[in-house]
Amino acid sequence: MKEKSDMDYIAVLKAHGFQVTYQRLAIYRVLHNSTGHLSAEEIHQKVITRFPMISLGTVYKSLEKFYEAGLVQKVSTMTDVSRYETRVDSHHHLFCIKCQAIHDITDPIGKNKLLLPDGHGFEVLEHEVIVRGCCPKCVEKEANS
Amino acid sequence: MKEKSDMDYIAVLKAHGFQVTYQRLAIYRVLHNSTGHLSAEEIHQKVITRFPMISLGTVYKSLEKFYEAGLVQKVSTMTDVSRYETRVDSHHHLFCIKCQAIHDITDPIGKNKLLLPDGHGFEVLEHEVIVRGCCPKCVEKEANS
DNA sequence: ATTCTTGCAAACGGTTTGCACATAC
DNA sequence: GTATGTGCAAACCGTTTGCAAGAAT
Repeated sequence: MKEKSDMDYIAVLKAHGFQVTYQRLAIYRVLHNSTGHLSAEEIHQKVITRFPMISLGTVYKSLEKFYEAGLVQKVSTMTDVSRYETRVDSHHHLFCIKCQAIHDITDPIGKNKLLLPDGHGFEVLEHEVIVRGCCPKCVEKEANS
Repeated sequence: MKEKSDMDYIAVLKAHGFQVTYQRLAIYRVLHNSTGHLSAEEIHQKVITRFPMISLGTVYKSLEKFYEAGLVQKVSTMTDVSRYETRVDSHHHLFCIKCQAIHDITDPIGKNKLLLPDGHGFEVLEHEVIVRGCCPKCVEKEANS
């Protein structure tokens, strides 16, 4: 993934109606340059290596704003804290119950069509398939022990 | 649903290797006689109407034990607290983002077969489809406003 | 100039933990 | 008698909130 310039990030933030601050720029940059799923704490750790004065509170506030605006996706692990990623297209997640890793499922699940039984009267806005199990690494570790 | 006797609950608890206490009996009874998805707090509220001396801490400890033993299912809503239900067969959930109601999806989704793309090397233990949207009541309310 | 954002720290709330006492087996 | 469970309260920890100072527009 080619690293974008600040100009690009500024454009994105402005396009979403945000006031542009260097804090948000830094947070969004970190998030955008990470392929993984970062917690607020982790994002803060990465951000302060370049801007030591940014507070954790600001990270939380920014993430919540980004999330509301649909700029980032928020993933719940149930056993862990909220994690964020910049992918906002519909996709699903694999949780490793051993190492807690989260993997995206990029490819469609069941043609990526949710086949909801009729008669619920439920207006579906979004759906997420959460798969719990063991990632390849942990399966291998298990085998060697 | 016909209410079971304490005898039945005792048998279940023993079958799962639990020491039988009136606290656990009360907690499991409440859980089993509720069709909905109750939080620890709600369970405690119901339990103390009959046994005022049972503490919230005990409810948490018992629920966690039940969960570990596979006696109850734990459901994460991401925006809310953990909720529990006695259904432990594989099924999915509809979350209403308006009234926070949780509905079970009893009928199969896509034949209840998870069609995972190959090549992940991920050993699937369980999966859950979380659907967020509006329940029929809230859709109707929306229409009348 | 005004509105929005930051930093700081305190508060919050669900959950967990430690420990002395009580109960199940 | 021994292991396990309970009650209580404090601790925990991720997250939110209030507010005064600062920055963006």
